[in-house]
Amino acid sequence: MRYTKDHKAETRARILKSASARLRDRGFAGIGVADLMKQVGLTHGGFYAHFKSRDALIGEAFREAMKGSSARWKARADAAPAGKKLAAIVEGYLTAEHRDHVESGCILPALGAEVARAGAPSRRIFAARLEEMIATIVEYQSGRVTSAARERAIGTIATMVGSLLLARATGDTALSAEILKAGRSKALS
Amino acid sequence: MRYTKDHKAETRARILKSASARLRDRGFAGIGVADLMKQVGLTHGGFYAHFKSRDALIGEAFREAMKGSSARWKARADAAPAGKKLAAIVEGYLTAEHRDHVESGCILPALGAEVARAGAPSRRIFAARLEEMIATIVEYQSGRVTSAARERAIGTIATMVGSLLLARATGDTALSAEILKAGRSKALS
DNA sequence: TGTACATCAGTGAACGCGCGTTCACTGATGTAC
DNA sequence: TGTACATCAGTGAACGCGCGTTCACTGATGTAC
Repeated sequence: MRYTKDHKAETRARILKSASARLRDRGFAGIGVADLMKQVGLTHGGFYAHFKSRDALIGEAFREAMKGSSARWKARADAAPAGKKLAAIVEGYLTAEHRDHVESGCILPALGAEVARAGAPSRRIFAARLEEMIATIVEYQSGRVTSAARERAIGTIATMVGSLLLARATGDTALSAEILKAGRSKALS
Repeated sequence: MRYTKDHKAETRARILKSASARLRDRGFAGIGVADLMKQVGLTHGGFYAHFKSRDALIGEAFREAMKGSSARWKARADAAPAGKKLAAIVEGYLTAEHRDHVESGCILPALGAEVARAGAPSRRIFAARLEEMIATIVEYQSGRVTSAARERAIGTIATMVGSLLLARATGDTALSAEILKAGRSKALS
């Protein structure tokens, strides 16, 4: 069959989007070519018309998954009244909803440990996105922009990421809920 | 050859220890039977005299890797003077040394994301160890043991774990050092 | 003390399965005439 | 307007490699006599 002008680009985008979700959900080892194509409604052979190899896909999916994290934070902060912007970010992050939806959530707790094992290129992409997030927190934090403010922002992010990681590892339990609560309080302290 | 009485048990322990290190270093997918046996100085066929399957080994290695984390914290705290016990734990944890040695370090940041994907048994083991750590922090924290103390302890651990995770993902860089520093400060705040 | 046998941790070839990758083919539609 | 051809996203069989697992075998030493 012949397709509309940018049909191929759309298929490629669908594969990437699916891979980006799967990456967070199951990690680097959890992405299989046949499995992924099936999820998109295609057969595995067609994959190579879109990507050079599984590795190339993973690289792009990783970059794709890295997008938008700080954009989401900004959106939440902008919707909140002055003085409650940082709280809006933290409280939007440390929820049961976010804990239970790794596939559409923040990539830091989902893939941080694997990035540590990955090569320098992945680590640089990770670091660049983290810098964006730091800048976002610094912006919405109360107080002047000083080096102490940057340090505080990094501490806040570390607390958010650690809390979500632990809450996810403990599943949907009372302890998990405690962790989210403690994390919200600690992140904003 | 015939061996000493508990030679087999010793070999088994060596396999387990090696697997426990590899687990933290490379994750669940990073453990291969042949690879692991080679590291221990044996050939892959002998593996099944010690473990029923690769999965069984992973289960035991995970339990093994979970051991001793809170014991290390207690040792550090006991060696520190009164009033500096919590600081000793936090400052011993958030170091470049710990960041660069995943294989012998804390399992929380190394495997948290994978535990979240694992089954209920692994999550329960994880939760049990985390409870031990919380109890340890509560014990060495200043102030009375109240529910607020527990919440503070959880926040401290989340900050420690998140900081180490981010510091590892950013490798040996200036940002990584900043994260460790910010984490120490935030954890103790 | 010496000899034959039993034991059993470890060896390494072989097997089968899953998965990434290749490739000849399909078939619907746009284009040339 | 109708017909023949070109295009190309997607198909699915096939291949090869890595890895978990099995199994017949080895060979050093303890034990029985």
